[in-house]
Amino acid sequence: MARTSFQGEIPKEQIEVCPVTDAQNVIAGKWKIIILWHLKETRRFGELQRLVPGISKGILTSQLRELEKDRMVIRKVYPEVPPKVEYSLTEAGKGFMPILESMGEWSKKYAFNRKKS
Amino acid sequence: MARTSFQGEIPKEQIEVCPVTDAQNVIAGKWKIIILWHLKETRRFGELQRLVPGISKGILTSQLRELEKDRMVIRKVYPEVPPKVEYSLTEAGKGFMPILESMGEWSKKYAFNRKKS
DNA sequence: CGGGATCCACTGTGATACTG
DNA sequence: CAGTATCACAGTGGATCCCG
Repeated sequence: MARTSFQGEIPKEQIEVCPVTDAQNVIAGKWKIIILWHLKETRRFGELQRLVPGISKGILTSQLRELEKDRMVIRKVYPEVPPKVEYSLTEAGKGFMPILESMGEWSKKYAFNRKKS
Repeated sequence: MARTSFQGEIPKEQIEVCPVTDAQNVIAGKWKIIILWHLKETRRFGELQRLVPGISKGILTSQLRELEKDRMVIRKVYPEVPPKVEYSLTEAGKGFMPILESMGEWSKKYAFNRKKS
């Protein structure tokens, strides 16, 4: 192996690995970026469920777990009865907010209001 | 139906509809943002296939079709033999590039190099 | 209240073979 | 070269029920 050249090869672009792959990974998931958007403020679990229309508890839980695993959100449990759990952004999560805002601006600008048909 | 108020309701946040939904729709798809990234320059079909490691022709085609439908990319066919097809960004697609660059910066900054486990 | 566990349906993805 | 068609499969998402 360790070929360094062959016909039809793309010389340098291949090396410039696409840097958005990590982000792609983090936001993969139907609700991830919507959840992150609402987490610009600290939210309780039930709040999130109401804020994200159409999501079920199970899915919300799993998406939050994944975001936690990806170090985007922090889960804080208050040992009370009834339980109270608050979700907030990590530094990485906060660092992602400008991207979400840009996406919002972009959506408005180009008026993408079409369904997946 | 047509309820307008009930207990536990969230009063105003519900109205502030999350504006990233449209973008979510457009970038939904495992390869979409990676493809868009590489389309910062006009590319031919085969080029894209080489630039995006691991994607198959069929999937690349379908993702490009969807991006076309979402008016993110332009498909230009040169009536030659052998066929030559070039893909480039629309205005909306170009407007999306800053977001991709931000995502690249973000990835670098927070060093998300973890697999999906 | 905020989950976890399970089961199921669907959609997206991936591989392969064929075409103009 | 740049597709299209078909099929198989895996992962995701969604509903329901149970739990601390």
